[in-house]
Amino acid sequence: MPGRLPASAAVFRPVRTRNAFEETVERLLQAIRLGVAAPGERLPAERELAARLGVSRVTLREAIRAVADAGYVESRRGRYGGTFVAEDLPSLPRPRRGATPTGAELEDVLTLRRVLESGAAESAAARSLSPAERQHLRGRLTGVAEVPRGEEAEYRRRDSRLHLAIAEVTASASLTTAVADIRTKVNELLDAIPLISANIEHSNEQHRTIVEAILSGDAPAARAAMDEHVGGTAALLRGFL
Amino acid sequence: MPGRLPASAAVFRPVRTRNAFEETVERLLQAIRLGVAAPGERLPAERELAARLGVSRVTLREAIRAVADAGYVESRRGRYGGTFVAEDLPSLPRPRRGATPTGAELEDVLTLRRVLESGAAESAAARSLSPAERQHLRGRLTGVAEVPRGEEAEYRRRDSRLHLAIAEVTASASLTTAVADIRTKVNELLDAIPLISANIEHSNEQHRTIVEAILSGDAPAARAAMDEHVGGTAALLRGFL
DNA sequence: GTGCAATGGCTCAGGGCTGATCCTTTGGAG
DNA sequence: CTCCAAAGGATCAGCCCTGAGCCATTGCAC
Repeated sequence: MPGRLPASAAVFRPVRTRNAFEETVERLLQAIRLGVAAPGERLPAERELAARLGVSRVTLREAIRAVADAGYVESRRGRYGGTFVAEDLPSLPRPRRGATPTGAELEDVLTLRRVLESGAAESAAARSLSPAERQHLRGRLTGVAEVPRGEEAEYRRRDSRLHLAIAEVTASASLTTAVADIRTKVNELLDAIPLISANIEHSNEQHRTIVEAILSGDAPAARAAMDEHVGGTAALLRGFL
Repeated sequence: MPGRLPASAAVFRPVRTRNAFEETVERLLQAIRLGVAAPGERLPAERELAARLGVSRVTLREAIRAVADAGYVESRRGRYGGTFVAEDLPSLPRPRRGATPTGAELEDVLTLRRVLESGAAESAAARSLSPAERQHLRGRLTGVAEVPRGEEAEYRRRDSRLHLAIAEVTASASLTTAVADIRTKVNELLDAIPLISANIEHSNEQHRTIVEAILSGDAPAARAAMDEHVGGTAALLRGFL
């Protein structure tokens, strides 16, 4: 019978985890934390954003209000107005929501993360990229490398943005979505541990290797490089949690 | 600005695609089509299922009603009653909803599918499986192999169930969920093309290779075998669509 | 300077969904 | 035979959310 097996849990999982308001808040924060909306940038206009998110303008506005109250965005009225990401983002007002994740939860995230990100790197390398795509990748790579020391939050955003860019150049929208989601979860885990500058330099080295492999169309190398990269993060997280 | 880039589309994608009723119907059908709920089996009681799906009993009942009207399930009252999957399932009353998918949509699904399923096979092989898990895998493998000729729908369900079992033994709930979802999409594509018996035998061969690699803990071999397997399906689909 | 288009701010009727409660049916336990 | 627990069947008040509309503000184009 379809009792409590994992497959049953997967199919009969909740249809709606949060309500529309909460989901919308999460999305806005996700956009900011993944660097998809960078500090100072303008979000799409409310009417458009509401349509894209599939929620009513009322609900979106409530969510924006909440995110604005927390200091992440700021709204300006009038033509050429809009909702802008704050230049100085709040520094992790995350009060360790819930206890540290259980070992199983951690492994769950890390497993999916490895599958998705290594798969994305391989898939990206297997395609023949357009000049625009190649430039996009290179741009994100230098973007991460250029972050000055101490700017940990900015580093994390650009790091996320590079990983997202790799998923983007696979040309698979659903893979990109999946990577964005798992990346959000990984970031939440990373926020709980200190960021060591030696790790950053090592990461940048690995980023370069990964992007080079993708750009040269070497799929196995891209996978291997990404595997090593996410393996490092996994070891770090397992150590601290 | 966060304009129309893929990453932006991923983060600002709709929060709620369908309404609760439609989502619930989809889940019930997914359970049946993936073989998670086999013909003749009883679904969880309404009160429990509603809780698991995170919808009200009213909504769940409406969904069950719809699925029952379509001939997929049957409800019986009284103690030891319940909602049972029909012994004889309707044969694809799917009237080609929408035109055939565009090339990009097809590639999107196939890309994510390859990433997830090959990654799952590799992850499964990399773990040390418990006796119960090993038996589970073997059972699903023989289950597919035993389907008599002509029972195409049953074959597809058991095939799905095997692929799901591989995801299950990775012990990653979110990977299992992701595989279940992509498998549902793949099945929809497969329903549009004829099932050739030569392909079935070839598939069974590949299934055996995959499971053997997983059981012997050979992660690279498991990935390679799954890669080849999903590659075959991909070629088939590209040819027909 | 004036007009105006684009944007955020606000309100309200109504539909969808929930959560609670009670009813009805059924078949095994005693 | 009777009881009753477990399951489906049904109803209703009320909240969440939508969709539509209108208002207020702003700064460029002319």
